[in-house]
Amino acid sequence: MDKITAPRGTQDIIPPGSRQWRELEAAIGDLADRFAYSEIRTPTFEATELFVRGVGETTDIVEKEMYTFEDRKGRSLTLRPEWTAGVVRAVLEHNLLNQGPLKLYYTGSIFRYERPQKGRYRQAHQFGVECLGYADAAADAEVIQLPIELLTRFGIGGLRVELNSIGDAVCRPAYRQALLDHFRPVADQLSADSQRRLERNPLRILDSKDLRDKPFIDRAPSYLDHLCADCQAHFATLRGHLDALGIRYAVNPRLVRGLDYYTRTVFEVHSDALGAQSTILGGGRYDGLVEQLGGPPTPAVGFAMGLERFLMVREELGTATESVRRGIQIIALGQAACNRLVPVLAGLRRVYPEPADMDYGDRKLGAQLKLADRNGARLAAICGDAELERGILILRDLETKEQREVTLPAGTDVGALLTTICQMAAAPAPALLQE
RNA sequence: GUGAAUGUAGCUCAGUCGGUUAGAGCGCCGGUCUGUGGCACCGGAGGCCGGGGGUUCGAGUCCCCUCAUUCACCCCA
Repeated sequence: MDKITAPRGTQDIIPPGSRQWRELEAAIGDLADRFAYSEIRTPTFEATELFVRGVGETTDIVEKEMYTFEDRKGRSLTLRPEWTAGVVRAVLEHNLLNQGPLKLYYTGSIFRYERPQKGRYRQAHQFGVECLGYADAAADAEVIQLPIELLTRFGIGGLRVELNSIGDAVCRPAYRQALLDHFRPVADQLSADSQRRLERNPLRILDSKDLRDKPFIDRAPSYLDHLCADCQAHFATLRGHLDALGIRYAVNPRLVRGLDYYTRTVFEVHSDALGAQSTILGGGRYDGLVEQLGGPPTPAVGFAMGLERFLMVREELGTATESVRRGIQIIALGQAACNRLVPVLAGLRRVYPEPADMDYGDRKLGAQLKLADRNGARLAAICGDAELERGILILRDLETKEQREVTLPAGTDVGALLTTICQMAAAPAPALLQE
């Protein structure tokens, strides 16, 4: 019988690495809160049609990367390949825009059917925000600032912030025509991919990495020269905000992005620590999407960050925090002590806000201390027959080796024990006790 | 979807020209230390050598197929 393994491109998040995820998710929640974003959770799968209409029929995501299946009634459903379409759907379904601007954030899985490689998985995790209802460039600046704040908080530097504007419905047609005029005469010299893109989505030729395309791309007209007055003003205002916020960035006129819904601002943040998939986060403005999905005309801007990639960069840069000793390991020697300490453990878990654990394996003292050490406990509470007789517990600080005797609590009443534990661990006593 | 590399113990990896009983370090369990962890020393458990077929007296090693992983292309988080 073959061993069953996790499906291709998926990963188990297991200890001790799962701790990094907890830390990251906690920081995300805190930061989103400070920026006044509220959490939204949407279904893991949606009607396939939502992504086709939202993300765009000619995108790689829709053309070849979706996990699509039929349910028992023959409805076509798709595991979300990105969050924005589903969030906008939920916002419209619940009429959340009726109360003015709306700021939402999410964290969770996305699914794309791709060959896995470094920083690319079939199930990945993203943190992102959607800022709905603001046309002003201050919103764009906020949406760029937030993830950079997160990266900074984790000490991650050496990043490249790239920025571009890809115009709006007013100036897009003229620029598209300019691109066609530039590429059509040399179409037969372009890569097969780019020839296909020419008629369907000429903007996408700009981010081709094919060497045959490069000379033509280098000479292609820049959108920045074709922006309409409004788009130009928006871009200038955004740049002013970013400068004022002290965010360093590079304007990259070739930056386009693979999703069809972007207008005006697009941006990406790259790290050299990631290998070929260097994008740690990306986003932009999507002023047409809400309307396209059946809602009122609504300006919007957002970003999405790859959590795997974030953690990979952090790992690479060695900014992960070391774990500190904390909590208590209860060591019972013999059955009588074990019976006596089970309620003590239960009592501690009610009032002591750190990990409290006990080995149920009837191991000798040395082995149990070793276990406590490995578990990263700060204190050990030792009790065998001798201590039972005297009605005490021995508290040992695993770091300083200091030992104290304390009276053995009766049942789950661990108040006095807790005081000593907090003294020894040099931790402030919980409010419960200070009353 | 295309290409390349790699699959040997829980983990990281040796394994010569095909040769007899498959190795190390770390980790795990136990002992030295009848009740005090990290260190040291000693011992032990743990392997269908990814799977299938072939060549051979003999295959972890050579050949074919297959599966998986990794990296890269396309594109993105």
